[in-house]
Amino acid sequence: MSITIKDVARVANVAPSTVSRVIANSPRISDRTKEKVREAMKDLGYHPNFNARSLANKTTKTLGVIMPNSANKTFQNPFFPEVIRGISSKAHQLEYGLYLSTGQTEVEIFQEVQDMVQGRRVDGIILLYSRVNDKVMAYLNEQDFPFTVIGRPSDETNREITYVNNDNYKAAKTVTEYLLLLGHKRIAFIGGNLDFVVTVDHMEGYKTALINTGIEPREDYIVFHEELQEGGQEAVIDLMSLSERPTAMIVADDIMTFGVMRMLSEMEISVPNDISIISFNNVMISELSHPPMTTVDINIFGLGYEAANCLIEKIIHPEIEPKHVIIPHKMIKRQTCQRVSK
Amino acid sequence: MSITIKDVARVANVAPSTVSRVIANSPRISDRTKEKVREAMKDLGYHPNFNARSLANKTTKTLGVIMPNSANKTFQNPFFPEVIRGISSKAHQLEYGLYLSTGQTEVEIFQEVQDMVQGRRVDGIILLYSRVNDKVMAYLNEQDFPFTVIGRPSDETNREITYVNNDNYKAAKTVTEYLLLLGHKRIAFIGGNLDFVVTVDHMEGYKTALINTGIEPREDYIVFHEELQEGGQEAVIDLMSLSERPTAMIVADDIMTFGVMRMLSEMEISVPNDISIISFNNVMISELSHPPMTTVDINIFGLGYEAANCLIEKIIHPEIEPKHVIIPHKMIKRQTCQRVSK
DNA sequence: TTGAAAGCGCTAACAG
DNA sequence: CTGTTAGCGCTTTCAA
Repeated sequence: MSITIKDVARVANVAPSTVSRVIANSPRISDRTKEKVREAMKDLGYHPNFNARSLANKTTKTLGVIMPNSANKTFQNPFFPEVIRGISSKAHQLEYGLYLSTGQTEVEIFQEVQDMVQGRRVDGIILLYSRVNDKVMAYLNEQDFPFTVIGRPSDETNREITYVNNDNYKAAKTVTEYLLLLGHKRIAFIGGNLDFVVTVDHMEGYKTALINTGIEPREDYIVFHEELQEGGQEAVIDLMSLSERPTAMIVADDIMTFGVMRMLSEMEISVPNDISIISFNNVMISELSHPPMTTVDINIFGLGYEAANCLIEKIIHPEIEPKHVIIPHKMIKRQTCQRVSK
Repeated sequence: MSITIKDVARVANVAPSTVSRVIANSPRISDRTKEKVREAMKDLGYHPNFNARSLANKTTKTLGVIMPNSANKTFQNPFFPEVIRGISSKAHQLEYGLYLSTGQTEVEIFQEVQDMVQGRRVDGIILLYSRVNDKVMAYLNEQDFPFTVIGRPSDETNREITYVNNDNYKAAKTVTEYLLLLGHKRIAFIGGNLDFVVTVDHMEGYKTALINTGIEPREDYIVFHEELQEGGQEAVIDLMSLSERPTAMIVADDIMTFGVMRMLSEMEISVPNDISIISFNNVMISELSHPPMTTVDINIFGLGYEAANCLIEKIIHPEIEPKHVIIPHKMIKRQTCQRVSK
């Protein structure tokens, strides 16, 4: 079989425990011995057995990453590679590995999380989504297992949970105000799945901005859709069938905006001449739409990076207070918004 | 600490080994005992410790997934979530977990792979890319460690390696022929990074189709670019600066096509009236471009699914012959190609 | 500064 | 059909 610590010990003429100490770079080992052992390790091409290590010191140096149910197309959103890139970046720095959930349904995912936690397969968990009343989150919380969520817990009272989020309420509010300042009065809102906290936050921000300006939010201007591209297209049909068409739309997600714009183009409604659009995320391709879209950059990479950072901190110092990190967003003006014509 | 197999054994009044056998659902245990043990497990909320298990039976039930260097933006390509979805799907079925590489550079990744392999962190590895003369692939091969690659090894002599691929040569050839049949004579080729085998295959197919029709491939019609969106844009500048502009382009990747079309639109060159475009992959958003793009569906999900399938097969039966699976592709005609006007 | 020995939680002969 | 025992490869007291 492969080379073990004993082989190294034999070659270096020391005890296995000494080798172990050299691996951990213990200060209580003489430099001469360290040299000798390291040479033996190199000569033999030794790599520590990961499972033995984890078993002995009860730590895996790996982070569990839980995706939302990958069954539907939401998953193809470039959002995911980008958060993962952020997470990877920090994890790699601190020498943590990444273990991915594979479940397709909520039940499967819950089962997986349980196994990860109880089976000590990971040291901590990052939730890539925040759903209203999420079972997984509740479970992790009650188990007192280190975890962070990207987004935020739905019930605000729960300050115990560490999360990394954008100020989605504020972002949506600003965006609405911007449209208002451009003279738009009939602004529609196309949200994602209402089970996700981000959707709720967006909507609140949108409504508040309207109300502050004395405009009563109209229910028929507010639609939600699960599916990214089909959703965007359906939303457009609904909205454009209204007798009083909106002159501007706020869309939950850039990818959805692609769907929206596609449908608008089929209806020969011109953006931004006939209707203005602004959305969220600023994924890579957002600037490649036709016309390039105005959107809110939420720093996806940063969300992932900070989530990993907070989680590892929590793993190392379980006693520290839960943190709530807000990643700044930034409006990126491109060419889908215009002063209302009339 | 947590509940161990011993606790279960005590409660169920059996030996730990019996519990172990129940977990493995050994046929040599009486149904009555199984019931008893399972009840005890449920009562105690027992979950097997993953590392102990792996250590004892030398198998981790996890697959390593190696991404190309995630440093650059290539990574935001929706291709990745989609292959991973495919891999996940099969892996989850067969109760395998996924362990992700986090390295940003080739050196880091190579280091990681070594650790995974020698540290017995995973049972097998899936390479998400196939680079010409790849060190990782060579290493895995010489270590005789189970792995599959998505794409194919660059040197065709090496039939030892299991891979899952599309017939990229054929696809590119067909696509070129299609353009030829539409009357195009000046067809450009915008490829990806020439280090990737897929790029070479595409180019060969393209050239062959031209030559078969008696058209000599022109070097100035063939360009390569690393970066997805910038690359697409630069390519267009180069090509459109030529005195004899091409009337059609074959683009390596849908996302790149977004960049291409963006630039074309800025130059007020109309697709497909002035120029036809056809590309590869058919990611989710491909149908949302303006106009919707004609592209080759390569069944990304299928690539991932089959790769996981082959890998697990190889893990379970190391002696079986290496396999070479070709996932069928399919041209999806949308609105970026048109009979040449004149 | 180093070695001996026990143990992490599980599996796998080998007995019976 | 089930129990006993000896590891898997590492870390970590405890002694020296």
